[in-house]
Parts: sequence; C-alpha cells; structure tokens
Amino acid sequence: MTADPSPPVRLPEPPTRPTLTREYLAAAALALIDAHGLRKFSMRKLGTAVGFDPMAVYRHYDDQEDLFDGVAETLFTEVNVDTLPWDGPWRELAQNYCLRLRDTLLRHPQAVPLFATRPVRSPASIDTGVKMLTKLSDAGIPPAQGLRIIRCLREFTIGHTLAIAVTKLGADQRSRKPEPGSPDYNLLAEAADATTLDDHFETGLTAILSGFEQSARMR
Amino acid sequence: MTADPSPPVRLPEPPTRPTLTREYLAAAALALIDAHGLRKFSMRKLGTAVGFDPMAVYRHYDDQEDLFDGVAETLFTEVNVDTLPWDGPWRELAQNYCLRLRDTLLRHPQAVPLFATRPVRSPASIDTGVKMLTKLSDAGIPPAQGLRIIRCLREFTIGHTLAIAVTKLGADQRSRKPEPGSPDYNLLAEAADATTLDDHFETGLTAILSGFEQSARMR
DNA sequence: ACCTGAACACCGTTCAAGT
DNA sequence: ACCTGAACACCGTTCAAGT
Repeated sequence: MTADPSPPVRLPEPPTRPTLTREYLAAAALALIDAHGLRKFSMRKLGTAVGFDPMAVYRHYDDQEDLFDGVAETLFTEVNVDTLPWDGPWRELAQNYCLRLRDTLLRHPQAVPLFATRPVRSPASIDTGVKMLTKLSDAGIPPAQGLRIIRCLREFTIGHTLAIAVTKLGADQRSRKPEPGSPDYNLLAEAADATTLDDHFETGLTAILSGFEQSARMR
Repeated sequence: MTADPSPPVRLPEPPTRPTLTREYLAAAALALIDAHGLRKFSMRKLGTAVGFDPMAVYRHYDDQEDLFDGVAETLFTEVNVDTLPWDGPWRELAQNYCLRLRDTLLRHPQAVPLFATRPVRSPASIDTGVKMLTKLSDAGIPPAQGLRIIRCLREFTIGHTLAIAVTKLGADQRSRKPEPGSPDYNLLAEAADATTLDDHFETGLTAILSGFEQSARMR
C-alpha cells in the first residue's frame, strides 16, 4: 500500500513469450493434421511445433483423447452456427446446417475421421442441438420426432462427408477404378462418370426431409 | 522314380503346425479388436496371439493398412449378401441390405471406425454394388440416379452405425447426459427418453427411399 | 528358401529431479 | 511452483543373420 506519487516509468513492451492455451493447442493440432495427416500426428510433435517441450501439451490436456476432443470442438466452432438462418423455416435451417457442416469438414479432410468417431459432448454442440429441437418443436413437430430428424440428418451428413474424405485421401496413394475387364464395368463406369462423387448430397438431404414430411402428413 | 511295390507304410497323422493365411489373420485381428479395442491392437500382438513370431504378419500383409483392409473385407463377408432377397422388389432389397450391414457392424462396435474410414475397394463389395445398380436399372432407374440412391443409403447406414458405436463405447468411460442445470434440459431429456438411440434408423431409411421415389415421380 | 528376431526410429504417458 | 526431460513400456517396419 505504499503509493508512489511520481508517474510510473513507462517500460517498453517486454519480449512476450507466447503462452499455451487449450484453444491454441487445438488449432495447432488441427493445422498439423491438415498438413501431414492424422497418422503422422503425435503429442510430441505438437509440443515441439509450437516451440515448447514435447511434453508441454500434457499440462493442458489429459491425454491424446482429450486433445482430439478439443480438435473436434475447434472444427465445430469453425461451422459458425450463430450465422445460420435461425429465423427462417426449419427446413431451410436444417439444410443450411448440414451444408455448412459438410463444407467445413471438407476443408479438413484429414480430420474428418477424427470428428466422425467422436460422440458429441461439447456444450456448444449440445446447445445447437437443443436450439434446433426447439425450432422444430415451434413448428409443431414433437420432440421425439424432431430428435429423430436431427439425428438422421447429422448421421447422413457425417457418413457422406466421411466417404468423400476417405475416397479423396485414399485416391492419392492407390488405384480406385474397377478393372476394365469386368463384365459389368461399363454400367458402373457409365454411372460413375455421370454423377460426381458428391452431387448426391443435396438430393439425399432433400429426400430425407421430404420423406419425413410425408410420414408426418400420414400420421 | 524308384517305384516301391510294397504297400506304403501308413504313418500316423503328423502333428500339424497350423499355417497362417490372410483370411485367418484377418479374422484373428478382428477378434482381438473386438476383445480389446482398436487402440490396443498391434501387429506384434496379432503375431504372438496366433502363436507365431511378432513379425509373422508381414509375410502375409504389406503393412497395417493392408491388414485393416483385410479386416474390413472380413466384416463385409459376414454381411452375407448372397442371402439377400435379390429376387424381390428393389426397395425391399436395399432396405434389407442396410439393416444387415448395420446389424453386422453393431456386432463389432470396436471395429466400426475401421470399417467406416476405409474406401470400398474389395472385389466382393464392388460386385455387390454393381448387382444392386443392375437391379435398380431393371426397375427403370437410370444408373446415375441409382448410384446416388445407393451411395446415400450406404452413407446414412454407416453414419448411423458409427454414431451408435462410438456413443456406446464412449458411454463406458465418460458421462454423457447434459447437466440438469441447463434451462432446456427438460426438452432434450424428454426427447431423448422418448426415443432410443437407434429407433430412427428404419424411419430414416424409409424417408430416404420415399424421398427418392417422390423426386422420381416429379421428374 | 525361409524365418527369426535384433535394430531403428519412433510413440504415449509418468514422474523424479531440477530451477 | 513450475517445468523439463529422463525413463518406461510400448509401437510399425526393415533387414541382416541365422537355419
């Protein structure tokens, strides 16, 4: 409590040593996974990549499982659900959500298997689920049915994105076309040429939504 | 070429040393994954588990990636697609295929992430795809649209099964319910109680199929 | 010719020892 | 009090050396 009346000396900015945070580490981990693939990632590489001890990550995350949960959360944040059309009709909202989730994940194909194999438990994603459910509820859809719709859409979106991602990544290292000798090669090749790897996503989404709407009308 | 006219001595069965085959190794790997989880699995453990050198597997599979492809093939074989109702209507066929695939995978929850993150490249599964496509083609559905339908169904089925599997496995070690303090807890809890984890699968399948049929009618 | 297992370059995670 | 990095118990994969 010894007050100093003279104006405090204005020191120059000290050389700041960057501090590790959970968020920064998760973002850095995602960048490493994007760059070199999930297989090549390691806790030690992350620590050294951010300029710290190989073990530094353990002061912020319990273990790799915990860190990967953080990476999944980073991905979910990138979806930026706040800017979805929450005031429009629920079908538009749901469809936009799925498209956004797909686009976000496809920007990080190497991380899709990580995201897809993790149960949703982050508060942010649970919160989004609740908001969506409320929206459907306001439109007259009972919660049980609403939950079914949301789960179906989410599962289709992730299944689709996963298929695209692993095909894209696998294609780099191995061959993918069936041998042209096969008798039915023409049918498959013709079909595969006529439809790109992902042009069926919106078709599928629409089908699910129409299907549910139809079953609602028949109830 | 020295022929011996006396009847050959009938020797007792020699102690047979079991020989490793690709199929047996893949089945054994699946059993280990079922028992201890994908994380705990290793090439060395597989070799010793079957009573051979830790490196024995490398004489039959190039590397772990190659072995896992074999495990995925084993799983696909267990689906037993030959006994599907190939002579019935295509909707029945497709639906049965999806249900069978789901049931098979859910018998091996620990292996679902492996199966889901592997592009289909085994001859058997490509063959099944071609047969299905032919079936739809016979029903008047153009190949491009048929491929879209098949892909959607497959992606939904795998996305669904993956969600069920990781939730089931994750529930063993962590908590899963949202904190009861949350304001919308009641809505979510009520909905979750009213619908089990997987009662929406057939609903979703039906929705997809109805949706596609509807869009076909409007074409 | 075939198989083994030593060796290499890594891992995730813990924890005693240092500052 | 905080952080480091040695240490432990593993990995996947290669390949020289043995039989």
